[in-house]
Amino acid sequence: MKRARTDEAKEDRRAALLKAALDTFYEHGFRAARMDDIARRAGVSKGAVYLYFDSKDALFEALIEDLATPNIERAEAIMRSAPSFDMAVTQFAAFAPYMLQETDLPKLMKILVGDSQFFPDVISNYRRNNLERLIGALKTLLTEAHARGEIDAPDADLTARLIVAPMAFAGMWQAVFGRDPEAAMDLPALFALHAANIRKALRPEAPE
Amino acid sequence: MKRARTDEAKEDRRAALLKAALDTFYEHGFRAARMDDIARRAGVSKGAVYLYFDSKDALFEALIEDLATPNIERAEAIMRSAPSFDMAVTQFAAFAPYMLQETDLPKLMKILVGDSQFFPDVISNYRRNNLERLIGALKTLLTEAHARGEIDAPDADLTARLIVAPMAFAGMWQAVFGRDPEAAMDLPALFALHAANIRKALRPEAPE
Amino acid sequence: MKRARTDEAKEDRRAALLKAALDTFYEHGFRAARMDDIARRAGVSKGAVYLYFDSKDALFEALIEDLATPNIERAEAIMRSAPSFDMAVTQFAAFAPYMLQETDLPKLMKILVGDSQFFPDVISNYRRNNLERLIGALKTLLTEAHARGEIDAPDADLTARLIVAPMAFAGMWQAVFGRDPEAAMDLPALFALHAANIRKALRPEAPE
Amino acid sequence: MKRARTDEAKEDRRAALLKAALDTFYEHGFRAARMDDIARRAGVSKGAVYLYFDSKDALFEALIEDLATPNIERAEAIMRSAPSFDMAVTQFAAFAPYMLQETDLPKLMKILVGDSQFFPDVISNYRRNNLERLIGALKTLLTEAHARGEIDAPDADLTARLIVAPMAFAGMWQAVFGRDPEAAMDLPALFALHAANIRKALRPEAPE
DNA sequence: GATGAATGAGAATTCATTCAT
DNA sequence: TATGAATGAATTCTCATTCAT
Repeated sequence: MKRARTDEAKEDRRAALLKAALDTFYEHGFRAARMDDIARRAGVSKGAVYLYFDSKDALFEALIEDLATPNIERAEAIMRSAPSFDMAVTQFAAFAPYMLQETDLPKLMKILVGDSQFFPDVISNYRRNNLERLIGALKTLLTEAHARGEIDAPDADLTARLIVAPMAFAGMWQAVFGRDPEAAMDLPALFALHAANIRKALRPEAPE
Repeated sequence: MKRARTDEAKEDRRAALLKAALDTFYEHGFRAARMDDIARRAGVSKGAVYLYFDSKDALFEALIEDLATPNIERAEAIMRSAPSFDMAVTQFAAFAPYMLQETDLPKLMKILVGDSQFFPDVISNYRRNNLERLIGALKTLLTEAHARGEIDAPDADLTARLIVAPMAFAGMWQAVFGRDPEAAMDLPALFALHAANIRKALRPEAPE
Repeated sequence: MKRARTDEAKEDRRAALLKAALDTFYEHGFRAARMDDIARRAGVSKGAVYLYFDSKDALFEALIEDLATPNIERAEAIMRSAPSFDMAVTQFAAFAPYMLQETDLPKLMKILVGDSQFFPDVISNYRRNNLERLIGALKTLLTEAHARGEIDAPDADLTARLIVAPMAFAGMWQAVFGRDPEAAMDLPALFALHAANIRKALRPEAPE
Repeated sequence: MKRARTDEAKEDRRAALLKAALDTFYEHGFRAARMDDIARRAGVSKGAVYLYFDSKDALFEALIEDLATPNIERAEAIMRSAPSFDMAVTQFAAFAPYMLQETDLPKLMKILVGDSQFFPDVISNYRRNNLERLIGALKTLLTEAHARGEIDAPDADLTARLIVAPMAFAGMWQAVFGRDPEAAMDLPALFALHAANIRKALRPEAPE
């Protein structure tokens, strides 16, 4: 393999290793994943992996770290920029299928669930810095819309979780059954229906 | 260890091994789980496990087989026996927290997700014989209620999945973050709200 | 299994175990042979084997002990009773195929060769008490015939071994390739030819 | 252990492993031989063996493969190059003790006999490609000499086997009793006598 | 920096032997 | 006596990690 002398080349190789690790962990699980496979998939020798990561554990931790941040920031931006609750819900319904089908999110979800036991701290951080932050942003949105009388959602926390739930459901479904064409789901339709349901369920009752 | 000479004593031991396997697979994942630990947890020697199961794989498969059936039958019974759609939703909202907190369902879910790659057939069967069957039963309920004009749910399949989604969400959450008290969720409240949302979202629009 | 209360019943069971052991050791070798298989083949429970033999080793030793003696005595009798060297050779040529085809001798040979390393004493005894005794008897026969001028065999020891060699050859062949019909040999013809060769080779040269 | 980086160094290590395997299988038999012992005897670690051979079985098969070919070719060359039947027999008588005392042939013979049950195909191939080929070469020699009137050997096949028999006998004797000095045989004398016997036995009878 | 050969701890599985019934 | 469930030592093979080249 050519030597990665420049910083940029090093960064590329690091990224290739993380992508290879993601796919390998997804396909085999953390324990069954072989460093050798990850190395080969990244087009690098076994020994070279250790030039970039101290250990298999460190590789896993770096992987989660790396994948976590971008998504959450995008989601927060959507919620902050939406002019109304309805618009936010609409955008969420459009964004969710994309996330589940075009990004590595389902793979990440499966890895987090399947291998969480090895890295309690990583998992705990992920929950706090990503899931709770996402739910928190949703809660803010709900609370403000409720205050404006736009929706009727007295319990913002639980409501936020119910809004998010289909993403968890569809993501896991994708991750676990995704290879089986028989199990395919129409995600855009699912989330469009979900958005409609949410809007209707949160619609303030017209006063008599 | 005392010897299990009667069929009943053998059945008890088999059950103890399955319970030990469930807990060990849940805590460590299939690959990292040591047969020795499973044996010790069930109070028998390493070798004894092999008197009851041919291999670690066979133990896993027996475990899924064993845990799968009872739940689904209970759920189907609930749906069939409910006099109205509203009642069914109410019962579901009461049943879900129990399932998630008092049974091994979340552990099973985590194992299925985390170790699905090792047993594609087992996972595929589980989807067909359990998840799709549960969704199917819900669809029937929805279709009939829709026909009666009780609800407005033109797409029964996706609606069923949206009804089920919070169970997947809460189950995985429980399984992955359950040990962390900070992450606790009020499941009865969550499902009560979910039931209310569902009822409102599916309520037929009053004709003009 | 019925209990073997009488001495005769015990002896029968012991013999059944030895026969089962012979076949199992022959088929799998000492190390790979499972006590369970031997027991089952003898129609006895695993534990019962230990009522008759202290250990797998003891079973092996008893087996060799048991099978050794009868054959050698028969062979010695033949040689002692033959009126002439020619007759002895003729009888040997007739006896050898029978031994190789109708008795367990080839199985015994294979076991001795294949598992000799585990029991150096057993093997050493077998050589002394059986092989060397057989060769010794042949030597006596040769020496006496030579003294009578019936044959010309100055080196009785080596001659005896050369006479015996085809039995070793055919026995091992049988034991190793016997299952393969393609490898079959016409043993009666082989030994008839051997006898003829021996007679001709040992015929005293006519003095000029 | 120093690392074998060149192809040559790797070939050397492979050969060292095969030699270690031969000795270990000879001493303990296939089943009782420990991979660890083979590795240690070759001066490498347990894991290193698996860099050269996929499994214990593969190591065994490679061993037989490796040892089979050279001997047979040498023997065939001898028979083809001999100017007369008598010369061929003389050379055979000189060659046999060397093969039995200076090469690994007896060890190979013991392994083939003792562990034949594990590898029926290997054993079957060995018979066809080595033993039958050797016997075939001898048959050709006998048939041609018979046709020339040099010898009287109407049944070339059986005669060939009788010529070869003492090698089998002495080889097994060597392999099984070789460690015991008390059991030593004078192989050069044995084969010299055998050659003399063969020549005399096959000498055409003078016409009346 | 990069490689891949070597290491050795670790885990599944087998089976002789024991012993409660 | 007879059984067969239970034990645990032993053995094969894997793979993260190291380090000579």
